[in-house]
Amino acid sequence: MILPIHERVRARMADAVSRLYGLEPGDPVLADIPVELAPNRALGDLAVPLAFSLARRLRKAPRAIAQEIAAALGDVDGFTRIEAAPNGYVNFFLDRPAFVNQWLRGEVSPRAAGTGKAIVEHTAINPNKAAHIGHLRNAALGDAFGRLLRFLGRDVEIQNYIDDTGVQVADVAVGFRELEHKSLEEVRQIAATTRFDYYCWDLYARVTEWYEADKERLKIRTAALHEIERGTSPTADLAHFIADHIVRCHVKTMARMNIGYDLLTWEGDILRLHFWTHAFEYLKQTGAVFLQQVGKLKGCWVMKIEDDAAGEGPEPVDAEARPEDQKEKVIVRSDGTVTYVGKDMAYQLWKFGLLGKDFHYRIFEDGAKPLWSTTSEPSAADPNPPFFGRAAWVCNVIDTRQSYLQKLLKQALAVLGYPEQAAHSIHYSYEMVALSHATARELGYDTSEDADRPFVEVSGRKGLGVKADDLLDRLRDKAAAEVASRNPELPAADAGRIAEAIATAAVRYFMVKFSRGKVIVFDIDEALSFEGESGPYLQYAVVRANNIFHKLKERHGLDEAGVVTGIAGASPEVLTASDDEAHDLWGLVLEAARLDEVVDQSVRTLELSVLAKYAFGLAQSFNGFYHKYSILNEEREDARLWRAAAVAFYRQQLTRALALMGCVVPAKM
RNA sequence: GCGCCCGUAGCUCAGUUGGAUAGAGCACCGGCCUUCUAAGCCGGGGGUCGCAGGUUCGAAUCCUGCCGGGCGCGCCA
Repeated sequence: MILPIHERVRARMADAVSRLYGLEPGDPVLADIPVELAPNRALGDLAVPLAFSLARRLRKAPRAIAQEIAAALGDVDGFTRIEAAPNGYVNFFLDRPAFVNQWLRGEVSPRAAGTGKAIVEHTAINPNKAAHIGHLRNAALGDAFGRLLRFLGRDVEIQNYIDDTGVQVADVAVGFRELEHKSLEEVRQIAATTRFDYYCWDLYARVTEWYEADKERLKIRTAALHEIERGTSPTADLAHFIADHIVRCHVKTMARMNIGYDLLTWEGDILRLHFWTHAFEYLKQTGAVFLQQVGKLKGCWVMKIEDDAAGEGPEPVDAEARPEDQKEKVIVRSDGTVTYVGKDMAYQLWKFGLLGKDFHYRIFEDGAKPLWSTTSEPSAADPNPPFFGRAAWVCNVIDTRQSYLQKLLKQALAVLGYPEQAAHSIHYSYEMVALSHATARELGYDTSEDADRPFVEVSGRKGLGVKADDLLDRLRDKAAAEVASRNPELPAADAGRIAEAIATAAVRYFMVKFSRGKVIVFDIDEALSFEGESGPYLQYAVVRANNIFHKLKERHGLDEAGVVTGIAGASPEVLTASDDEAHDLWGLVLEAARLDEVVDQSVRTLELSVLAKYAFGLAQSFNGFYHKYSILNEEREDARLWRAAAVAFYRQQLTRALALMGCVVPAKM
């Protein structure tokens, strides 16, 4: 097997530079040698700006250094030419035919596998109403990130946390009881005969109004919450049913998006199995949490919050620091109940295998790959669950508003004596999804109170937002109409499946094409568009390539394997000449080869838009090529073979890139 | 007040270990379907990279200060 091309360049550069200038193996200059794509093919393929970082140290012009390096490198296997550019870059020209051959024969080795299991937690929707577009951003990011980690060879476990004992579920239970006077049996009937998640969406909005109309009613909420925590009452049973059924709705919605989980973790199980009690003892022993004796928080168990600058050097001593400046976070309230942060700490400890306790497990939904769920009692039906938890690395996908709490989580681990786990607790944060004014109005909401703001915030409480399934339905219907008009002979069932795949790709690409730190101002018309930089554009670019191979087989009896053997005997002139045709052909190959490097960068920076933009650029490269160079009608056989080889490689790579974003390529469009 | 994020074309955004000429989509204008699917392609106009300093061979990118906007800082979750 051959190392990816970037790795080969790095290794040879490090070797040459060490010999030339007597650098030690651990020298920082050699640590991570930057390898860029040269700006155009005339200058080269890969470019290394290493001479610049050496220039100061060696007190020598970059150009001279680059020339010395180029000379010292000599001939490098896989490259036809290495030269020093006048400005100081060392430019590498790849052996094009050899490169294409190696890739298509699968001789390029995958990246090195990471070590230890990674847990990615995402989705975590309150189980009291339908999923909305904000949740789709979370799930699309989390799912894709998990796929990227697996692509890099890591062992990955996907978890979805279910807050089944919180106020939100309690509110809907109260709604059924107080507003609708429904028994559990009647609620079951509603669930069996309606879109239950939609029904609860509206009911939840009504309950919120009902509370607001008379604040005294909030006492009912508190009482319901306590009943649910204790777990034995008609209201608790009702809440349990609601949460379970809504989660099943969410799982269905996410399945439409090609999103699945390995494990559902229920907050109720964390409570019933006394994870918190266990973690609490631990926190008390280490002194991380202590009982506040004085002041406003007297009677609460609190954790000291480090100031932001802390972590480096001694605590800054501020002579004027007053007691109220020292922040303390309440972990256990004076009435003895634990806060959200406390429960999260116990959960995080469990994820790392540090709690010393485990859940019991049952199968929540059987299938090709069963979906497991935590449970409080050993399950006789599902006696052999896989090993869950005990990860080396934990990634929590939660929006940026929870940054503060996620920081506390990290801090708690450090204070407990687990600095490594603290360092491996990653908060994958992202900005929220809001609605454009036009879309909010289209949905019939009064946006006057947001009139002076650039967008309208999604609010589950007010029932304000776009439901995930509504969006997917609209996209699917629109895609179905388009597919039907282009392929009138296609059976309706096939067209339906294709339309669903297009709808999914449209949403998923939309959710990852923006960088994490950007608020997505969701506009229904923009999201519904299938033109330009969109998921369907990418799918179409692969469908076209696939069609070429279908027809290549029909007309020339040539399949992909035939192309691979064909180029071995074909003249490489069409690829190696220094004309536009060769550069265009080679440009497509080189761009397609970047996928591994791009995935690596996406994971390093937690930035999936890098992958999205790359995939789009690759599709653009192909579309340009497609219009300029015919394959089926090319009369020169050598040219036909090399073009087909380039397209074979491209479609393989773009198909992979799409799969990483959870998008499948339809048979037709 | 403190912390985090954002500010790049008319609009929405890429540009992420500092690198070669700042890019894309939408919108607008002009071309391209008897041709491997026009969900496409080609061309055009459009930029004080918020402002001011600094660091250096080189800054949209790093540092400092300011301006404008968003979010967070609860005995809520």
